Amino acid sequence: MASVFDDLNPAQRDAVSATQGPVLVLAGAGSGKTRVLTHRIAHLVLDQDVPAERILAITFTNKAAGEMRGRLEALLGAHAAGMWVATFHAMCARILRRDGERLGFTRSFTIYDADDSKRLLKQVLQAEGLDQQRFPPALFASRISSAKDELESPSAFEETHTDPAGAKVARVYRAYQRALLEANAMDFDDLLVHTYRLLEGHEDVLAHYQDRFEYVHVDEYQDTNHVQYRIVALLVGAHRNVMVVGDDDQSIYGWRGADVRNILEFEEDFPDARVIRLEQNYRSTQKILEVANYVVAHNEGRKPKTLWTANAEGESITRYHASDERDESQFVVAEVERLLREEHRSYSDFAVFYRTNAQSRVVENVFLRAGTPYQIVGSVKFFQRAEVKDALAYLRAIVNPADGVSLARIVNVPRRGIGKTTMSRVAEYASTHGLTLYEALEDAAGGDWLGTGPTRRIAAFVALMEDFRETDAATLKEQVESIVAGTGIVPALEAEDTLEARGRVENVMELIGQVEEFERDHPDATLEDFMEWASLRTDLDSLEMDERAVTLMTLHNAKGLEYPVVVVTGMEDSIFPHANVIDPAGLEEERRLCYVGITRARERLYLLHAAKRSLFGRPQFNAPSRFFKEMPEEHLVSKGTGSTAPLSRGYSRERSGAWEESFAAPRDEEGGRVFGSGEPRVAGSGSADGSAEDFGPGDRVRHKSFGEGDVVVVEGDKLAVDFDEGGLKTLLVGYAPIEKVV
DNA sequence: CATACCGCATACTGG
DNA sequence: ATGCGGTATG
Repeated sequence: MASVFDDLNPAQRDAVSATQGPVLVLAGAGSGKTRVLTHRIAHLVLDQDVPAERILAITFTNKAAGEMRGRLEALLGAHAAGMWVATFHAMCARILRRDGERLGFTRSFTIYDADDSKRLLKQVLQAEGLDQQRFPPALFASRISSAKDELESPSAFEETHTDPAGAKVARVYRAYQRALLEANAMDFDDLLVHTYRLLEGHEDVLAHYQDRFEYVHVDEYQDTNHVQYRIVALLVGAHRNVMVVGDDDQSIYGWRGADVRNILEFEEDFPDARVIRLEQNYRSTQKILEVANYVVAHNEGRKPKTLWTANAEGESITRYHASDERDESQFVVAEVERLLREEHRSYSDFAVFYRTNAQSRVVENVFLRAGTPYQIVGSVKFFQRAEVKDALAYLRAIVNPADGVSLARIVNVPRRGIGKTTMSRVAEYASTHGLTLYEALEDAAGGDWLGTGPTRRIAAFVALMEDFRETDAATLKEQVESIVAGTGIVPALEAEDTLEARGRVENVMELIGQVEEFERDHPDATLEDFMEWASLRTDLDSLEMDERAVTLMTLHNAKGLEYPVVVVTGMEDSIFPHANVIDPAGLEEERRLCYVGITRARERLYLLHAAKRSLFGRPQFNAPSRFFKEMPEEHLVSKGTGSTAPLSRGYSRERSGAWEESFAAPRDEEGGRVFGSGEPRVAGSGSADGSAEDFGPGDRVRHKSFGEGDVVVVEGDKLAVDFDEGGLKTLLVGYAPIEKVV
């Protein structure tokens, strides 16, 4: 009979069987920690008859939660029902939905994302009479956020920060919290802080959850911050059945308040804790692992450990010296296409990592021109796109009338003649009369303190909102559909009649699709449930293995993932490690980030750096990352411009890279190049001139990787094609490998 | 009240 | 390089 202990190594087995009391699992990269967590939970349910609803598992991302839930369902079937597997934020939102009234919030409270909270903060700064030039909102936002991470209330902050600047922050912090409460809203940090306050201040609520969650698991423990730690401590206070899993070498969120000490000091907090080390890596080749180990060994504040593997030695790591960022990306494209041919890999085997989101643009352009399919994770998140946020803001304002940020956002979207002048008078009226923004609008609609034009338009808007609230739609999808239709967002976009506007219409439609999908997965869900889900969702969560695309993302987003081939770009001093974090602690965190990036690779690893890189439009010349010096040289093979010349000099020859010259590829007018990829390209291969005139709306086209689709719009050399599978894409005529289907 | 344009800060990492 | 916010203009 199959057992949860099958196929586990001794250390993993120890961890799975240690179900009572505090347990710290130090799990190196790729050492099977998810396996340990899921098998331990299965062990609790199957062998120790613990009801699933008594088990809590907290993960770092929704994606990780989904994966764990999937694996648990596979192990437990119907026995998995009722278990809480969630991120900290999702768990807290759920707890606050139930009992947030104790803190003065209704069940319909809104969750503000960074953008929303910054808008509110700006309102607060203005109300406090602080000039935004002299007092940048971002500074206040970050100070307030850190205070919340540390569970420092406005009053506590006031006491500890008596200097003029600190006092100013305290004042804004207090006003900001009051504004949030008045708006019946919480920012991301508040989800944690308010949950802590709720549990800490209400014995019955705490007892309920302590009793319910008899076994608590925390994944990625090295990335928990103080407030998260305190929530866990409260939850496990009674029974102390807690397993935390983490790796101090992968702590990369110190800037967000994550405290490595949580993991380093777990043994002090729980002196009777069992400590189990998982040091066998099942993911990477020996060479990749050794490079990673060498780098991270340069950190001082770490638990000494060495990850080992029984895997093959593997290929050497390729270090590529690019002349500039464009050359860097072109090398990636060429290597992707080469390995596709020579090693029969698929696009989804590849991941390209970078330190900052800003670096993705060049990579994207080069991939687009080469026709190499890619997907970007995390740049502009779907639910943060302006048009999607507009639609969501309607839903929020409908559900939560106190939500002034959402209301202000949509009152004139689409344009309905309620502009800045009118709204500032309404806001003024609201604050002098102690009303919410919506109440002031209602007042204005029936009053005479505004001109007849604005009054009439506001009355129409208020009537529209009331209409929305009285919907009798049978399903969530119908409800959202009718609201979106009522707003007139879509016709306004269609009237713009541009490529971009069409994309936006697509996104609004996609939002309705998301509602439908959500409703299918959660049949009894309310509009509030959907919005909560949407607020807590990130781009990473929807990351599917697209068989036909290379994945592009930041190093931070890469945590927890793995790919057969990994490319780390921008390995230059001041980019990675980043210039803003060169103090010793910051440097150690950058080194851990480097470690995380390297250990994502299963078989092949590329480390790239460019001699010249443009920042803010100005060229910068950065030395190769200092992390190269910390790697075992015998595992690295150098290619590119700098590999034949000393690195410190001689970068004037921008175009003389050996690799570049091996490609006798044609060039376009702007100096970009078109690369051969084995199969002949239909367009852009030099012979086919591929001008935009060859295509028109309605044409049927075939793309090398996207398959067939219909041309929607032609605009200059850009082509919008609606592919049968994969949806709308923008392609560059002359570069994208497309041909007309007759 | 909407649109056009100009100047300026911005771009480190995220639930 | 680009997007946002402020201001001039219609």
